[in-house]
Amino acid sequence: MYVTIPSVTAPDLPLITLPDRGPHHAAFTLKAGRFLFRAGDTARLIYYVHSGVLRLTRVFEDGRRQVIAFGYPGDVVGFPVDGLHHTDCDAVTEARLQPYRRSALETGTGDPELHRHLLTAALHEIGAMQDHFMMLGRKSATERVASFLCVLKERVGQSIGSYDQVALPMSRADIADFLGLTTETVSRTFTLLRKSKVIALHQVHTVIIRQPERLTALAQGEDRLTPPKRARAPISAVA
Amino acid sequence: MYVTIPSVTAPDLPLITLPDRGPHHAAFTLKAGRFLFRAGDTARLIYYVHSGVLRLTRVFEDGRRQVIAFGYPGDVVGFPVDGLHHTDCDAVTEARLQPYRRSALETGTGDPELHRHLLTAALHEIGAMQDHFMMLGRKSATERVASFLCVLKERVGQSIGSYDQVALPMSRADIADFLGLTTETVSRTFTLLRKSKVIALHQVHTVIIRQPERLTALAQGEDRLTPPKRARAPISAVA
DNA sequence: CGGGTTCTTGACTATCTTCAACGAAAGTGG
DNA sequence: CCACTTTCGTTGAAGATAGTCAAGAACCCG
Repeated sequence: MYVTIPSVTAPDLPLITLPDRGPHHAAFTLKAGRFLFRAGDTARLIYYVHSGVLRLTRVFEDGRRQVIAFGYPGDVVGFPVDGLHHTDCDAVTEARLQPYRRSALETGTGDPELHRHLLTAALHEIGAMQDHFMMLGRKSATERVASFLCVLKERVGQSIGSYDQVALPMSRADIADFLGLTTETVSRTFTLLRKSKVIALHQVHTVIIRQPERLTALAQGEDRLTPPKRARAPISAVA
Repeated sequence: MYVTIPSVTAPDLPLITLPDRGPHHAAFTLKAGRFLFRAGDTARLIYYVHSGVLRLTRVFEDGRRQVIAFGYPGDVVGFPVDGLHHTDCDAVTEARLQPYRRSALETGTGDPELHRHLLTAALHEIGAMQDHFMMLGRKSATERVASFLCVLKERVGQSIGSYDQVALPMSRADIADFLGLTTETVSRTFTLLRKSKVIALHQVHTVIIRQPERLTALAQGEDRLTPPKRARAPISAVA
């Protein structure tokens, strides 16, 4: 999952449902925190996410980290580059995964329909990543966080009463590394959104969208959050 | 072309050389400034770049622009999303292009080898974009510019005497929009690199790499440019 | 309940952007 | 071919945004 420009994206990518292919490739469960693969691993399989959330990351030697993407239900992760995995991938939450042979993507032999599905997923991936560049290159902190919440609302938002609720299973640090910010900035932005009554935090990891239109506007830079004027300390020495 | 992490990238992606496929799909030339396609166009063809440089861009309503990638010789551009182009694409310099039917990528029918080549290109694209996220999300201005020059040096550097020379056919604004910076910051960074004797500007659009190792170190944040201490004005009014 | 992690908040700082001006380069038309 | 106009690149000064460092609060887990 990437953060894409709302209006431009195909409204609902038809979630691919791929058929099971025998015992060797049965769906399986990955516990939270366990790694699915690491950068440099030989890629034998690619994975369709049935449920749960994965985290794809890259790290520098100096420790700087970038969350490349979150793998949400309907996503395909593990596209190989020259036969190798290119990122680390671990589970944010317990996840149910359907593995497919890399060859199912790379050679049409066997199952043409499956091949086409995986290829379509790869092309969607490219398109979504292109949109995400906009985010990282050109959006402000507020726009990034708002965009992130918008996308999650569309994909995994739950309607409760008259509001939509969004679960954020990942840590603030994950969100920061995904959006190219720091945890502090992400936290502060949540606080701003909260104080502006655009969102509410039901729990730390559960956001309620109180003003969806406002959030969308913020995501696209059509609106701004007024920074809280810091209470003017009465240093009226001069007057 | 994306800016990838030097050491991690496959050293020399074997530049795909694709065979011609009859008169309907003969290579052709695109003049500088002319558009190859625009976002939203139906994608009938995808293109292999023989020579020249293309520019893939996306723009916001409010005018903010992101250069998604530059299309250099050996690159394939125009990967479709749901049959549509997803970016604008125009020529930075006159370019020679080999078009292929979109179906050559999307269905294996016809020419399996071509199909595999295009698929490999798409997967490389995904990998390169993943690296590029690191750039936009986590690198400083100096690191971005240095990384950009490093990549170009590897791909299109010309050895002249004892130094490598790199042509930058695109404008500073293009570079800025590619790296997620402003033209001013790009310009200032070039000046810094020049004053530090890491590079020299032969012409505005021609860079000479004077200290390749230093440039690589800068690209990875292993070294820093000392900001020029501004000449302390003798306002010794107090003293 | 206790201890460690995660999240939030504050104060301060660095970096990059913005706004503005100027110079250089390139395109245009006589 | 030269003068004129326009675009592009560089530089400066000032300001804004996000980062850093540090501390406290909230949360989680055993």
